[in-house]
Amino acid sequence: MRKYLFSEKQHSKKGANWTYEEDQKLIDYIKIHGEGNWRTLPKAAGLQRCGKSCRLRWINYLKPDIKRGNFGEDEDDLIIKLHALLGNRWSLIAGRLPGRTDNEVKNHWNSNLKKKLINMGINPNNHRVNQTPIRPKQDPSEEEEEEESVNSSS
DNA sequence: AAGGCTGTCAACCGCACGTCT
DNA sequence: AAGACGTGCGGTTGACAGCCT
Repeated sequence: MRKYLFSEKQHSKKGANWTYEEDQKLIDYIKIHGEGNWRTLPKAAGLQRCGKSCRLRWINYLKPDIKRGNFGEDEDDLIIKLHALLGNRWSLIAGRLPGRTDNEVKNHWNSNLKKKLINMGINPNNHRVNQTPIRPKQDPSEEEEEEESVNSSS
């Protein structure tokens, strides 16, 4: 878990990590008034953030029913299956995984599952088994050529 | 020990869509 | 019908931590 930071960036708030105080303000406000009205919420809650940021922070991090921690094997399998069916519809995929958010699923896919599929010889874009076996890359230019051939074949 | 590299994840941005007037 | 506004979604970025050399 990342620590709360106090950088110069926080003067403008944009791009700055949320502080404990900001989180508390948001939680308290939503406890009382409920979700919604994201445009007016920051001002009403005394936050120097845009509504979008508040919504994202709540949905991805502060919501009480969020399940945090590692994805299990069964969750991985489910995500792979759902991605094959739905494509990059992360919110739909996350909807099938209780306690998981679209952002979390998307990050997990990009950092873990994509590689997992590639190692298994499966194209993560179309979930088709590659004809040619995976071999270690020797020359960076080979990678570009491979990419081009994938693009041209789709 | 230190500097570079890579992986992870929170957060932002831009666009699309739905609703309201 | 169409423009304004609010919200949701997916792609991308940036910062940090840990590993490697």
